[in-house]
Amino acid sequence: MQRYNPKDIEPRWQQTWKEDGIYKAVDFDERPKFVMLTEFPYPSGDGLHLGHTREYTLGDILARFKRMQGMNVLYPMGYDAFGLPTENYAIKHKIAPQVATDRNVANFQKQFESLGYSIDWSRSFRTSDPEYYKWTQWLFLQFYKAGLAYQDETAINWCPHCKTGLANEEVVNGRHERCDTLVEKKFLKQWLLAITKYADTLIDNLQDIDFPSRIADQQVNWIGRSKGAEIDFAVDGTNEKIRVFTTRPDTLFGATFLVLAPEHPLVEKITTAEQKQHVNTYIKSAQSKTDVERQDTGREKTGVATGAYAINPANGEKIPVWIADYVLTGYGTGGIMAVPAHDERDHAFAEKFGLQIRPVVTPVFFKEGDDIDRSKATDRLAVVAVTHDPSTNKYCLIEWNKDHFRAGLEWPGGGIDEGETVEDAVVREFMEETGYTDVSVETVMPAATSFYFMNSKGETKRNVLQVARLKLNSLANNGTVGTEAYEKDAYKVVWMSYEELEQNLHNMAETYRSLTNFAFDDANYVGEGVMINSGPYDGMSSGEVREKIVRDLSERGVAEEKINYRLRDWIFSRQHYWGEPIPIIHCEEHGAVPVPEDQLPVELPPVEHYEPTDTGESPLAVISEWVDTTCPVCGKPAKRETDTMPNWAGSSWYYMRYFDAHNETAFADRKKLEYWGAVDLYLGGMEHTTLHLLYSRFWHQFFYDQGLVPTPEPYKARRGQGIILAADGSKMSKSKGNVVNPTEVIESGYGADALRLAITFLAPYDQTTAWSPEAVAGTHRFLQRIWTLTQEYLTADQSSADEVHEVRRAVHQTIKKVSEDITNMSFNTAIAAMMELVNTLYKHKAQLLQTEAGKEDLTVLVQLVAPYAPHIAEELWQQLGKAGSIHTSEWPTYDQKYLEQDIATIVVQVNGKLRGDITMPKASSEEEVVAAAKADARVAVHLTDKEIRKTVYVPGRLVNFVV
RNA sequence: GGGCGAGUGGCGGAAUUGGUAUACGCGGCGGACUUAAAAUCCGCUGGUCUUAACAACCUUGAGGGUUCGAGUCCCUCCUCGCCCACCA
Repeated sequence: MQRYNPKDIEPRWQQTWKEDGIYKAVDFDERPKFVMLTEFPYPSGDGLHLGHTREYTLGDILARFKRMQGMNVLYPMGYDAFGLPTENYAIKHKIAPQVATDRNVANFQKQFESLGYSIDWSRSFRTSDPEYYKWTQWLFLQFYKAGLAYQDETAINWCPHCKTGLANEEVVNGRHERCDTLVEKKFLKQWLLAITKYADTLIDNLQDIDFPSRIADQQVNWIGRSKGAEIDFAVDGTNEKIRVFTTRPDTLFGATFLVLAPEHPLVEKITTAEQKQHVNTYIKSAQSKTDVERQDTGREKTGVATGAYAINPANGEKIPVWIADYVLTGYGTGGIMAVPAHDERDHAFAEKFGLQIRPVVTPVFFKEGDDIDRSKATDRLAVVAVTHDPSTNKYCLIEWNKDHFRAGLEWPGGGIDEGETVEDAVVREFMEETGYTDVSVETVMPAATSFYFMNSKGETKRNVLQVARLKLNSLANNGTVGTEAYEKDAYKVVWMSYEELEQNLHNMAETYRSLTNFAFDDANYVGEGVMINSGPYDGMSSGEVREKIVRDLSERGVAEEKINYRLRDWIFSRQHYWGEPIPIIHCEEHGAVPVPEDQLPVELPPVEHYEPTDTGESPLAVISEWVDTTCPVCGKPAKRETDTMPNWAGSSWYYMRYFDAHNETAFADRKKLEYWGAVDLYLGGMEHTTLHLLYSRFWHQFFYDQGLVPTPEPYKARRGQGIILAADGSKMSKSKGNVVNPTEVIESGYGADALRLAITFLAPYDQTTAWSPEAVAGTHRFLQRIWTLTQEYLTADQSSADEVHEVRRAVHQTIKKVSEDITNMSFNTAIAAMMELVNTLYKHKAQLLQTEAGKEDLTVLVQLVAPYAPHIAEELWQQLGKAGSIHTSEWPTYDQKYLEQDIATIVVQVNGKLRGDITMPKASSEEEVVAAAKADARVAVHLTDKEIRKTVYVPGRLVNFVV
């Protein structure tokens, strides 16, 4: 018998598939189309790694599955070939990046083929092909013509190691994400793309596309849309105005000072003579700091007063103007109104510099689900005592008896009597309820509306609680525990440490829980609530005031509504060789002039040296024969733009090129764009969520507005695969030497099919998981079992025409399970189901080998395996005498009649505990089942001498006796 | 600090969405085949628990709750991972 040998099978079929072109996608075909897109690789010198293998295998499984389901599948692949690593490699080894790329792509290509992917290679390209980047340049010019690509001299992120400017998205924790070098600030004239113009669409469109909430949330957070207002503060004694942005205009009465960024243009004008020197020193030190230093959240606040004062437009108050580096120049107006009572950063700043803190919002704890009509409520003023005993570090609470209607833990407290102060009331109530007489009030916290209730007279009341923190001075106690009748012997006084209190929070009514959290929260209150200290707005809700105060101020012309974004425009210039030249010519007379379309592409000239410069000038700048050109408008001498585009440019539209990869007159034919439409499923890495995925959506949305593409979004659905870690759970990296090379796994004898299965079986596709070398041995064994079984079948004599019933049923169950699982992308459980089927086949092997029907069972099994292990499936398909390729065969369907069983196993429980199971015909009535359940010996033991109180019957599933 | 997610055997992970917890695989143990090993095939494998069987009890990060019944729902808490982080 021939043994399973992937080394023999796999290359043979790869060759045949290539020759037969069975994976070619057909333009305008009548079958429904399906575009299965995976992120194309960067062709590095390291070749494909396991992460790639996971991504492309998952894509291939889906592509093959859809194809067998009768769809016109496009599963394309290309190379994202421009970028720094290739340039660095070229510099180091003194070879042209074009040559290095050729070499790397050839290596990738070999690896791709060895994995047996059903890719339509006729549509492949590299982003560094002039025929491709001609259209990247053309698309850039569309941005330029629409005013969305512009130049600006601005402080940019500069990587001193890579010697290039970076986008915000490429800076992680103040370091360049690729080389981990600390990023510096540098002022350079830059090209930018106005992605902020699409901030709203980028958020709003997320509703119409199928992105996992994790990815959608991340994009929304990254864009960071916040609604607020800009408010003008007049500078006292001048005509200047300071405009600030705030999301909390409702707290305006609590704004006790202003803070400007050190770079704010008004700083110089308003600083008083006395403060000038301090201010200048501070500005200098702020500028010398790196972003990391400046943005360290744990750092203590620094700043200096300008000596100037501004007028709070709400109350006319004169408040000081400070500068501090915690205010950023790039966001909002570069100045803020500080509300130390309701903002953590402002609070820290005010504490440090002794500035006024004025609370204006007090929290409200509603008891949800209350059906009391709140409009009729009158206030009952009350106090709550949070009392601390410093000698034991415990807090005093009262615990109501379990049978009392107020059962549970509460803080002592009660109503404020007429004419009584809060302080007097809280001390009195505490004494009356606990007997302790020697306490003093430490602080009274802002009023808190706690809950609504109906009192004994039937009146609706709103309990307005004020929390006071008390200190116990001594254990002096007069023995009083409660003064009212319903309190007598109904509760006891308990002392708890904070830890014990936390453990017992669940014993508190919800409003008391909220109140407790509030009382112990040292941070200032940043939530919603009711206004105090706010003149005409007192008593209104903060949400209401937020809108009203802006309306009121805008009538006076000193405020307007405003939306701000965390997202900044995309810095699009790179001072490097290996990228798309920005197709612009600079003319002294006509400024920046687009290169005429018929002169595209602007090709990269061959150069001797690729080294970037320290000056921020591209290495292209020294190639005078390339740089010197003529102005397309006037024909006078002019110079080419020497910056190139970032790595993200080519990948921002590549998916469309697959629809029409070789078009010379357009980036893609309109009809083909319409036929293939949006990508049906886009699979890729989570790390691209705020980079590539956001950039390409932005490009596509712009093209849609320009009428260049037929859909508003590029991708109908996105899924992200998880990372594969080394076997010990650490990240795979070259420096650690723990990188697993897929080619080595294949060539070690396991083959591509076993590798594909192993990587898919390991864990759910979107989960980060550690690689396990033993997993391939397991899946190889599984394939071997299928192989051996088929060989045994083919050499046995089939004397019986009957089917083996258990086998047939298992086959159809597995068709159902595998089809559903692939659709739900639950690939690992689909494989488990196929393994179970193989186990079942082995169990019935003796019979199976003798039946004619066994051939069909095996054929179906092989078809189910085909998307995962295409080579062995194709080989066995042929051996079983089937015509054509298995990969263009029709996906099997299940027959319900095989799934329905006329007997069912019913679980019997007594008091919810499993006591036995019975097998009953499906048609049995409830009475029959219950009777049989009672009769079961194991169950009966637990029913003797017991009274059956209740019987729960779930048809076809279980019986539960409650005794 | 904020957002999102997760915690189940020795390990990777299942569990029809409230109904037999631990499917499937790895690893381990035992057996068959073999001169022997590998490979293959068959069986066992959550804990108390140990030669075996039976039985009982316990078990899905911890504690509480709802329910006839909770890995799944609710409350409180712990731990870990990812992303963002002085964005007003």
